[in-house]
Amino acid sequence: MLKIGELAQRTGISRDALRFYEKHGLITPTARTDSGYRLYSKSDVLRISFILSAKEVGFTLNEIHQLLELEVTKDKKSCQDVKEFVDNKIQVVNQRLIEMKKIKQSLKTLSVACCGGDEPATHCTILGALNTHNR
Amino acid sequence: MLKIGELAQRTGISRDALRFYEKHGLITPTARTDSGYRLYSKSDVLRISFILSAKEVGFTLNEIHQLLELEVTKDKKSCQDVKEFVDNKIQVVNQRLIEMKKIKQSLKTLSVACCGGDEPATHCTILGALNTHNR
DNA sequence: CTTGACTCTGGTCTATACTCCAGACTTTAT
DNA sequence: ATAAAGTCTGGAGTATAGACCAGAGTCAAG
Repeated sequence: MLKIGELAQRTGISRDALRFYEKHGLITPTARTDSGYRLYSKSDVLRISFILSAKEVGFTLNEIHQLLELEVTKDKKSCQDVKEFVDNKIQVVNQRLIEMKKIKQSLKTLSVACCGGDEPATHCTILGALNTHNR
Repeated sequence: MLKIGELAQRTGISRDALRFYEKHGLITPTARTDSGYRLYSKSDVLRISFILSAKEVGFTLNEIHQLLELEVTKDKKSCQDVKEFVDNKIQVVNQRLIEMKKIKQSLKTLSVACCGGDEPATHCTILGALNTHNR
């Protein structure tokens, strides 16, 4: 079991942020010491790393909260609702993937073609590079 | 030339946001009417759509500002600096792409395998789905 | 058994990215 | 010609995601 400072170090996230996530229902320490110190287990570490991934991907803490809450217990919860929510998120992710690839391509054009080469000057701004690939 | 309301409609972004972007140097209307109304041209529309893409990808307005300012004029500006900045952004985008694909896969697992199938219940949370693919 | 490092709660403060007025002027439609 | 709709500037307000601080308790080492 890790204390909050140790977890902070392992995950690269501040103590304050961890407490902030807790306050907003994203994590709960597996246990507490008698004196009230938070104690985190391995699964808490996993949870944190999911949160970090999801943040990187552009989900808000609120959305991440919803994702973590999802539990398809098949029988009791309306599976259709969950599916709808998740499929919607997949759409969002797909859209972001597309945008991301476009911008990456533009950045590459900017990096490769404009430095030292004898490319026309029109490629040498982000917008120029972007346009080049849009046509 | 478009007035701000028309541009707002075409880009799906609010008037206020447009003025906000202007205040922060991300766009400048191509012209103004005698009475001071902003007038936007086609290239302004392109610029906006770049801003939207970049936002979607997770860049802050500040970073987007920097990207838009980039102009590799070869001779006069230190090309190396620009290249460094851009290559750094490419790294960031690549990392996000990886995270995004992981999460997408988890979401798909959740969507497909957990609804109606007879998958074991361990797949039926985001964390379960994620773990499945991490192993 | 004290000192320094760590943790607790609770509260204030900050940056980002807007949104929402207010009061005044302009344009458009009837 | 007038009303409705749109625009202007400037400023206040809001949501998100924390950072930072105070005062008090806790733990580990010498």
